[in-house]
Amino acid sequence: MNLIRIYECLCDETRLRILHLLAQGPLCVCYFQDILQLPQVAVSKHLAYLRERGLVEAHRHEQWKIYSLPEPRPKELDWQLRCLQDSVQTEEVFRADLRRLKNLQSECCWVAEALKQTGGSLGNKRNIGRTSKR
Amino acid sequence: MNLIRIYECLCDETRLRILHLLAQGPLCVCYFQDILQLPQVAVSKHLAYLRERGLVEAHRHEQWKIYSLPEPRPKELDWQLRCLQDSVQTEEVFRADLRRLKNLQSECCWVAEALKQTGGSLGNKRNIGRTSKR
DNA sequence: CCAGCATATACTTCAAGAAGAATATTCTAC
DNA sequence: GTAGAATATTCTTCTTGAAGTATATGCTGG
Repeated sequence: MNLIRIYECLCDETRLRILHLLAQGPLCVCYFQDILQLPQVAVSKHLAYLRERGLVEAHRHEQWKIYSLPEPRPKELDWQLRCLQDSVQTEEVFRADLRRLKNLQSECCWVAEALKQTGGSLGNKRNIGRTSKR
Repeated sequence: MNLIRIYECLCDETRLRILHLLAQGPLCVCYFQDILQLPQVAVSKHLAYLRERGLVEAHRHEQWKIYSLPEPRPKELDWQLRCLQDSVQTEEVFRADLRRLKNLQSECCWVAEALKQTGGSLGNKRNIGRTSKR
């Protein structure tokens, strides 16, 4: 049954962290790398796992792949997000993720400003909006 | 983290069925065997799995082991029971379980009557309240 | 104490999935 | 079209757990 496939997604801390972040809004893969502080391959595989089971959606925006929660949200996912929200408030890993997300988002605002000035070219966003690991 | 241990419990249809049944009230192992229509060893192992992770409790009543949901119920479990309740209504496996549970419960009422007459001796309850598989 | 029922544990086999390394694909800018 | 960045896939190794078989434990009634 379908519900079990959902629960299989939730048995892994990395995937819980991903869903927790996506509950705040869409995010691109490289942001996940920075926030989760995990190697690219790990992030990519967990995202693929979630995608195959319909818990996240992806679309391309220029050279980036943006992941988000599916619309409309399956009700089972909705229950789980509520449970996560309720259970995870006190967990340091998840709080730290949110902190890193906020930091990147404030950087992003600055990026957004910069973009207006450069006429919308996102070409070097990767060098502004996030710390390159390589 | 603890939440993941809970989700690991929910990745298996048999365990979901067990929790779904326990949401209706406590039940002894042999009833699970009848309702789930699974071999004793399977039932016993899944119950042990749930017990180790704190999703069910067990106590002995005469020669039977009665399983129930923990009191007080952890809030994470509560969320999951609500989700189950909401998601599983239409699933035939779960509906069939409930039907078999009701049948056994009505037999049980009859057993209760019989017991009053025998002065409370439960010695042959197993031959009345459920169909012996052996 | 012994038989028999109710339940649990140990052991084996098999499949799924997590992590890491290497490599492939896709897009953009020049 | 070539380089380089962003992301995905493939392959290997290791661990967990599901199912089955056999066996053990614990309780009850004689």
